[in-house]
Amino acid sequence: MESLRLYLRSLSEISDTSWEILSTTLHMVTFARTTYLLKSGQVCNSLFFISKGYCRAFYDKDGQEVNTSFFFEKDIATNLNSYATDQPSAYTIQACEDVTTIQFDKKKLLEVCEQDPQIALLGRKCLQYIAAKEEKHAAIYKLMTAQERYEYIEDLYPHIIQRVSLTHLSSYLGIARETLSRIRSRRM
Amino acid sequence: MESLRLYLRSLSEISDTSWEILSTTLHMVTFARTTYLLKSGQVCNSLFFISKGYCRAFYDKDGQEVNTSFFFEKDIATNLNSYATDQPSAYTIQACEDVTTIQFDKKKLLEVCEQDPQIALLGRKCLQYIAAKEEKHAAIYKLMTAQERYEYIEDLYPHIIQRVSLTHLSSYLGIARETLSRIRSRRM
DNA sequence: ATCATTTTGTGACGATCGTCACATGATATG
DNA sequence: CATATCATGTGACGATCGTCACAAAATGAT
Repeated sequence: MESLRLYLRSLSEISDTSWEILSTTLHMVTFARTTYLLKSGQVCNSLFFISKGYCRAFYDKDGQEVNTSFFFEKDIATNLNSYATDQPSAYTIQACEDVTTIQFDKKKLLEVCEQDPQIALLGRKCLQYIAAKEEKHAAIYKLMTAQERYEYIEDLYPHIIQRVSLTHLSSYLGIARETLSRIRSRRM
Repeated sequence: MESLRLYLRSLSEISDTSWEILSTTLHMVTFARTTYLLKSGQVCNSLFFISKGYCRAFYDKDGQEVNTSFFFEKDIATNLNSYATDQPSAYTIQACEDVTTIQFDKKKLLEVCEQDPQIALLGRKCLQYIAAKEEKHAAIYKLMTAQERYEYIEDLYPHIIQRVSLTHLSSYLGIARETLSRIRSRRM
């Protein structure tokens, strides 16, 4: 819980009373490795703050799993599209290690946002950061080659390279498994 | 103004009083073709609801302009990253036609959000939709070939194909101008 | 420890796409 | 109307990447 409070503070001020109100809506939830935080077809009704472990979001493209994002400690895992529109999620979110999360329930969160403008402000900030992350990620596919994309991730998000398997990383970068393997062997 | 009100209504309820409060913070602003809504290096302090015309967002990659998104009627043009963090924008937003916008000023918007939870809710919904749009766009670069990406845009966002020039569209799709030209000629 | 299963590495080959060059067509401006 | 400027089409060629096939290594289960 403390890590979440620190994270929220980094976004904006949060008074003790606001924090207490918010706390009542939170639940600690754990997921064993390979289990699902969200399955495709379900509506996403939660934000999961990751306190330990990491997850991946993927969708199925003609029988192949394509990874779209990874969520590590201090990230918020969710499918914004489904969360925002109440439509079934096209993505599945799966725990890649044993994962500990703090779950925000959408309905309860909405209620406390109505009560407390400070919490509402925090909510908006969170969303902005999630959206900004997507924006950045989309940009790397334009005018970067496979190798440049790898190096970009290596520079800015080295933890992804360190913790994610080659197979999962390759579809995230939009390249074949074999190509990623060759990029790696080339640079040693 | 009426088109904005209809758009906001499609996101969530908005009472007459909320709308009046919000209205006082809005400004109609027009941009002539080729002028800028936002220049890279500036901090983005506005959301622009596009009521007429369209814009493009691009960044400079080694002297080349790379288009990252297009904003048409009823879209909200902004750089969320800069808007959220107050950091200088890496992108430029330019009017591709004579453009009429309704400008939300960030500071004033924040003030009315504190006053009126209904407006705050709308703000969050807007952000969610913008973020969801980014999320979708990022996904098309994974496991889609150049041609598949073109066909995807053709199916889901035909207005982009119709109104955006081949040169601008190609960098948006992450392919060479010549390749896009060949994709088009192939399919007739 | 052994075997099964999954993940990663590597070679060969072909398809796709980017680059360079230049031609053609469209649009704008005086 | 003439000309300059910009956008688009097209050919040739090479680099990159994906695919298929299989080997090697790592991981997990009994």
